[in-house]
Amino acid sequence: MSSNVTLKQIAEALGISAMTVSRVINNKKNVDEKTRKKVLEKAKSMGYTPNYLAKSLVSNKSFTIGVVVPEISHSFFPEVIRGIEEVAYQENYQLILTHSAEDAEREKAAIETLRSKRVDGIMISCSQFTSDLSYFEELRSSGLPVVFFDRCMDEAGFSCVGVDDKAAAKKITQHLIDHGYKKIAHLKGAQGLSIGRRRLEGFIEAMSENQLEIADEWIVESGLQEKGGFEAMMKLLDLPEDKRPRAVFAINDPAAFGAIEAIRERGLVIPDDIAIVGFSDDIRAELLPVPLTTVHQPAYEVGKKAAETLLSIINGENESVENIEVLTQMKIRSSCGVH
Amino acid sequence: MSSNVTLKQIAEALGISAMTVSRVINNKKNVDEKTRKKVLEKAKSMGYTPNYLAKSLVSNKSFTIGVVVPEISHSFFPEVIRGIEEVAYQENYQLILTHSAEDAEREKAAIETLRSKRVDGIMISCSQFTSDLSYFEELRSSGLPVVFFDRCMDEAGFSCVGVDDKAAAKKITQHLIDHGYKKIAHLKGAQGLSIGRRRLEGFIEAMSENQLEIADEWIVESGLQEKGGFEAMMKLLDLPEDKRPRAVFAINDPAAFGAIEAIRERGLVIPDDIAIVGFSDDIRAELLPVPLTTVHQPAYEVGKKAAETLLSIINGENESVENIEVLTQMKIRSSCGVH
DNA sequence: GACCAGAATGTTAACGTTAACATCATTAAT
DNA sequence: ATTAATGATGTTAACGTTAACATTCTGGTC
Repeated sequence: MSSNVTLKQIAEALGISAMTVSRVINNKKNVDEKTRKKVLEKAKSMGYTPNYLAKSLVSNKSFTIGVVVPEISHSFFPEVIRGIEEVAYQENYQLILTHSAEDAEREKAAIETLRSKRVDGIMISCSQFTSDLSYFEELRSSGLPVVFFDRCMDEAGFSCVGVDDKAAAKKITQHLIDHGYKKIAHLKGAQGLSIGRRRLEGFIEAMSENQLEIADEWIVESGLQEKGGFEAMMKLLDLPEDKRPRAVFAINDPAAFGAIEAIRERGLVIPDDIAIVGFSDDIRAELLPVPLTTVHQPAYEVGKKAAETLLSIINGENESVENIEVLTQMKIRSSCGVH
Repeated sequence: MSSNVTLKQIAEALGISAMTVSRVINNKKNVDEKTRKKVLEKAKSMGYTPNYLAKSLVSNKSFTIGVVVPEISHSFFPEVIRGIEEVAYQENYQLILTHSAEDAEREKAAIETLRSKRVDGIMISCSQFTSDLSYFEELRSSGLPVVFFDRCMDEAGFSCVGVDDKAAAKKITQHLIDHGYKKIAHLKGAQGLSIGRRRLEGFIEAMSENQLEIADEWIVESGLQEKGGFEAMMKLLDLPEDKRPRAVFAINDPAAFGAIEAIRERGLVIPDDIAIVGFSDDIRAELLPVPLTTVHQPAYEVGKKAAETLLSIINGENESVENIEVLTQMKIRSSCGVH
């Protein structure tokens, strides 16, 4: 119940001024050794804890950064957060973690709250349904440092830290092509999102460079979760025999998992009947009965890089709006066919 | 670059007092409709965002709660955090997430920082090496609401939200016994931690109730990670043939994964040569070549319950120190032998 | 038109801290 | 002893907000 001890209380207890106590607590010089000792003892015995709220109010600096993620459950975001936390910790920043649950409104509200709490900067990974650009323009005009990570709004004018989505998508599509597949489908993500757009672009580029046809019905929106993957795959499986793709590139692993479930339900075999590849290298990918060929995203690195980028903006060392890509790595397993 | 607009600036721009603006922003009554409208418009056009730091300083209430976790990577903690976040969100609290990385000193530092940032309460899951009780006693005397979750310090005098560790450990050990195993080993966790102690207790209780011998060398400390599990299992496998256990109960799934690796390296077969069970139902458990029998921990529920408990203390609705157990569920798969 | 209730608005001080400046004490140099 | 320089400490105001109290305005009543 000792409530909260203040500098002034310590000062009074010792018959000195609050300023002197402040100097001791902050290790400033020009304080007599005896006084310093006395103050430190008293502070300890009274259980003093400095009030950063007051400090922040004066200094206009909170040493807090806000993080907005669309989901927490899957392995990717926790790893990113670990990366962010590591960098923040090194620089004495704390993280306010908020979760939009893939809801654009909740995301907006989260950002507003973070601003009110006077975070020194915000890191955002957008929900699947984020589309209101004007809001981000307003945010930008506030001058608050912001970086996007993984799921970016390209036109918002903030730096974005992600992976080489397009290149990787192209490469893994090419891998399927190299296996001899010609009829290849893509389970795509929302096109408002950088990852949705870029992975589709990579897919298309690989296909056209190989003069392969992309039937309209082979590009199906699945979203980023299992359920969507399942439903999208079902649509593909419902196509007439000769229109059905022989291989599928899913926007990410969860969507691939859903698709795999659909394929299994139809009694088809991977990769013999249909080959499939994913993206993200979910922790489960290699443990599947037919291990999933996918693209490994160095999530921890993305988190670190994004945090470093934000901190450099906060510290005024960096003004430019950049697009930073951490390099991925293909994980060739068995779901794509023999190799 | 609009920096941060204040109430006073809005007031000046309109030629009225800051107080009136404050009243409008906070939806207090006794404000003329015209004034209200004028103020809201101006606030919008100037890009006003309330400063919660200042608010918190006055009200001594930050609507922020601190969370300290020992790790972020594995599936358990992200789920717990999701549960915490959900409850916090409903009640308009934000989360400051800190990560001790299984380091007792870093944990202490994190708690101090959270106190400085004047969080309204703290939720802690201890590192494996936390042992300094006196620190927690000091913390308790500060009067700040605290609850432990999952990994608790029983003697610290704070409420603890976890699972029915002892009962579940006993049950899963009994399951091995029911399979006819008599020589059963336990890979244990740090005994400073509630989960380490309770799971060991459950194991011992099941064994003694069945009049089974527990050889000293069958209880090996593995810690909570794969590496420790691997090394501990190696020790067991190095025992002379007749002393070697036929079944193993690992403190948690990661430790079990490490142990499985050790067993595999020795060319032994699960469950034929050695049966193994874990605890926590890691996302990978059911995907292993021999799916792991384990105890499912409702992590999301633990997070929710812990957050609810903390908030009830913060709101002064609850004074008592409780030990809350969320019920687990056994997941019988194949690693424990036929069933 | 005097008076009053209630609504609308304003003023002051406080939350805990520290930058900037002011004062007082001590020591060293002349 | 006088002065200057430096070290130790104190005072004031400010950060943005709001509770508590103070003042002014409005319309209605007699």
